[in-house]
This record gives sequence, C-alpha cells and structure tokens, in this order.
Amino acid sequence: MAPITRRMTFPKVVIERDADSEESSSDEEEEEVEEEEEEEEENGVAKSEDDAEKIEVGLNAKGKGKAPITISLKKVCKVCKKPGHEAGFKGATYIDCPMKPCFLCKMPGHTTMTCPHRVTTEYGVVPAPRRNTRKPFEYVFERQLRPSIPLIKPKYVIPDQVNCAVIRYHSRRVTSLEFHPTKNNILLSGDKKGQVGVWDFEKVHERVVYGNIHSCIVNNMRFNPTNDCMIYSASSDGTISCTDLETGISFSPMNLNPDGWQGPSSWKMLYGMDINSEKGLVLVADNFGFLHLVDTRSNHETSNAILIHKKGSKVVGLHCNPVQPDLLLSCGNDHFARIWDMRRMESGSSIYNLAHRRVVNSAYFSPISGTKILTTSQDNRLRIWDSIVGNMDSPSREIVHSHDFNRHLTPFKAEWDPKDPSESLAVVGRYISENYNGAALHPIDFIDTSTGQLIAEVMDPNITTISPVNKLHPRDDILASGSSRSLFIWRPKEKSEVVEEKDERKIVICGRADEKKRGRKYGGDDSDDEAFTSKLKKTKSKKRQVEI
DNA sequence: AATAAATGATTCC
DNA sequence: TGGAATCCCTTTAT
Repeated sequence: MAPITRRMTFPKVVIERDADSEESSSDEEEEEVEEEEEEEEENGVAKSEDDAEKIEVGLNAKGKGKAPITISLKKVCKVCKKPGHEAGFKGATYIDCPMKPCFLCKMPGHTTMTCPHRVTTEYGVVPAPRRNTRKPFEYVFERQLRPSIPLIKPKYVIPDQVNCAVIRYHSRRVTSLEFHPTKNNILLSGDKKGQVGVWDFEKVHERVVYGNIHSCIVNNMRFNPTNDCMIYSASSDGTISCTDLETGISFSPMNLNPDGWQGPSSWKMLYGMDINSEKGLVLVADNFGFLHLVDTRSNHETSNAILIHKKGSKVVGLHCNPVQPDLLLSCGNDHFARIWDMRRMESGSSIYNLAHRRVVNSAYFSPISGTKILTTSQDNRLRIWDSIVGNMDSPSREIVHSHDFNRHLTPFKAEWDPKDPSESLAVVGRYISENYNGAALHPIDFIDTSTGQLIAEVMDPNITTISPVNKLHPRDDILASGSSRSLFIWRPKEKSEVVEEKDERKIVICGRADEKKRGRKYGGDDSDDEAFTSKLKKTKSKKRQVEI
C-alpha cells in the first residue's frame, strides 16, 4: 500500500496510541494524526487491544541521526474531538455524538437514536406524543364555522414508486419545480446554475433545457395565469425573467442589478415569488428584505419596493392567499412568517407576525380554503397555524421533522397536497437518513398535519441522494421530486402492480452540454436508457451499504 | 479512495 | 456592527 513507500522517505516515526489517557488534544496533534490514520482504517470497530499502545514505524537504517517524531494517535470523535466514542456511519446507520444535543429535535440529553420524535420505519407510526392545544369545544366550533369539512378523512393516495426519471438532467442541483397548469404531463424545473428544464414525463424522452434565462439560482417559477406558454422566474441573478416555453425566448421585466457586479454588499437576489392574478401582479422579494411588484400587463415595476422583513435579511417565500386575494404571506431569514393586507402594504403594517426559532424556509396558505398556514423552519419543525381555530400567537401544531440542512442543499419546503379536500396532507423531504435494509436512504415524507402522523415515507434504493424539492401534482396522484441534479416522477404503487417483476419504470440518463466526455458510470453514451433498473442497480452507491 | 470545494446561517469576539 | 470562525448524516469532481 502507498503509505509504506511513503514512510520510506520519512525519519523514524513513533506513534503513540493512548485512547484512554487523559490529555487535552491540541490542534497541532490532530494535524499529525491525519497523516497516519491508515493504521486504524481497516476496521472501523474499535479494537480495544490497540489502546495505550506505542507503535514504531519507519526505517531505522535511514532514520539514524534524526530525532524520532512522536505522534499521539487517539480514537477521537470527529464531532466533539473527544475520545471514548465515535460519531459517523456504521454501515448504513449513523451513530450520533452523545455530547451534542439531539440532531433531530435539538434537545440535549439524548441522540437521534433514542429521540422520542424519531420517525420509525413503519408507516403510520406517530413520531411523538405532542401537545394538543385544541379543546373539544373548539372542534365543535370549527364544525359550525366550516360545515364543509369532510367528516371522514379521505384515504390518502400516496405516489410511492418511481415511475420515470431523468438522471443528470440539470448540470447543477435542482432548486425549484412546477407542474404545468393545464398540460398534465409537463414538469418545469429550475436549477442552481440558472437553467430551466421543460420535461414531458409521459413521453419520457421529450425534454428541453434552456440555459440562457438566468445566470444563477432559479429560486421560483410561476406560470402566467393568462397565458400557459409563458413563465415568470425569479433568480439570484436579481432578475425576473418572462420566458416563452415554446421558443425559449425571454425578457426581463425586472433587473435589480442594472450596473452589474459591484460587490456582494450591493448584489441583489430575488427569492420568493408569486402571482396575484386578481390584481395582475407579480410579487417578488429580495435578499435585503424588500418586496417588489411588477404589473403583468405592462411588465414594469408598479411602485417602490417595500421593506417587509428585517432590513438586510433574505425574504425566501411569498404566497398569495387562494381565496382572499388581498392576503399575502411572506417568510424569511429574520425568523418570521408575516401576513399582510395588500390594500395596505407598508413597512411594519403586517397583520400577523408568526415567530419561529430559526430561518423560515417556506410558508404556504392551505390550498383550498386558505385558512391554514404550513411553515418549514430550520429549527427542524413544521408548524401549522390555524386562523379559524387558533389564534396567530402560536402555532396550533408543531411537528418535529429532520430538514435543517442549510448549505449545499436546496432548502427543504413542506408543501400541501393540493388535492386533499381536508387540507391536512403535506409532503416534505427528509434530511436525516434511515437504515433501510442495509442502505442509508433519505425518504420523502407524507405527513398528516392535523395529527402529526407520518402517513408514508417514500424512497427508492436507487436514490441515495437527498430530495429536498418536492411537488405534488395539482390533479393527478403524482409526485415530482428533485434530488441533486435528477428529477423523479412517482406514482402510486398499485397502478404499476401489473408489472411486478418486469420493472417498467423509465429512466433517461442524459449528459449535459458542458460535461466532459469520460467513462460513464451508467454505461453507454448520452442516449436514453430504458432498461435502467439493471444498470442502475449494478452501479448504485455501496458506500453506506452493509452486509446482511 | 481520499479529498477539497461549493456554500450559508450563526456565533463569537 | 462586522468579519472570522465554525458547523453532525452532502455531493461532485479530481
């Protein structure tokens, strides 16, 4: 092995193993340890006989004259740097550092393994006991107020099997998804690089990627309510683009960086965006706390920007109420979601301010009545705010759920199922992994927000990456998810039951324009690959697989 | 196969 | 107040 040849040139090295000895580890030591880590590599499991052991390595003949270098080699937790335990993957199961608060619920005293909120692998298990603030008379009250509430919850149809996919469709990770408002089989996808994809997932191979619409992250996309062919997109390049999907030709009704790059302190980015069709407005919000309005007819900014969140903070989400066009919901990095009356939009005039403990990744009105709000916060909690039953001082329910990653991944956003008449089903990707039959997978969770129950966790052994971006189809039982650079379409399993052995899922593996041609994992060339299953299974990641 | 980089909120000084 | 340091389950390319 390489280390041996390398050591030939080194002076005599003395490695000291003293896992049990009490000695504060200094930074310099750790640097050195890296150098000789191979000694322990072979077996991740602690070998107790190695403790307090001194190893001499090196060439005595050549090392003569030079002073031996002594290296202290201790088994140390990579998280807290303390000896006695180790955090990290053991096979497909992650072992937490016990010195840190729970990675899931953030409370001290236990790890995710023993967390009362831990999601188990069985469907429908209540993740945790949690307070129910609603008294019985409130339920009666709710029934009187909203007699349309179905008495019996409909049975949820969960799209839980990958039906088709485009692998490596985008050149960077997927950041936003949108279904076409009328054409049932068209999915729009935006990525971190600014590209926008249009995919006909019924005819799996029909796909287009437009690369010249934005220069960086596509944060949000909306169809023009009066013209199905046109989309608006908001990007971190500071522009809104209006693009004709047929031709790919676009123009920018708004550009907040007309003078180009003047440094990070002045560069404006657009995040939250929504369209108010009643008022003919595109609403966008930037990374400095401001809301901007663009008239959809003139395609020009209508008024001055309004400060709606803490000055200098990112406003990541905007949502217009589906029933009351005057109501606007915003959320952002100042740890608040805020409700506004569009008729009186001025700084500080929000009707309600919904407090969170961390950044609020998303806030959505419930899709049918618009009376409930679902928020996703980086404190690992989903919250439901019910304007009819509860007041807006505190959420009517908090659901602990793992989604707190804030770099490298697109932020997680829990979204309502637009088809659920009871307005309770929500979908959200999960960050933390679970050992599923020896593979560490990150499922996509379906949660009944009225009970906090995990209704379903969907996953596929071929998808080893996290799926932070998820969208439920407005009419069909279809889930679209963006995982890293790939797109997946899920349908209910029962619909594909006929083909149990012969898997008919369609996967298209495509390269990208700027990708270097080199040996490909998935074999073949950039052409489509229908018989994906066998190939994918051969190449699927082994890194977190354990022998069973 | 090992590693670095991309990248963003938060904390600390 | 602002810049630097820090941070637990990533993903990708080299």
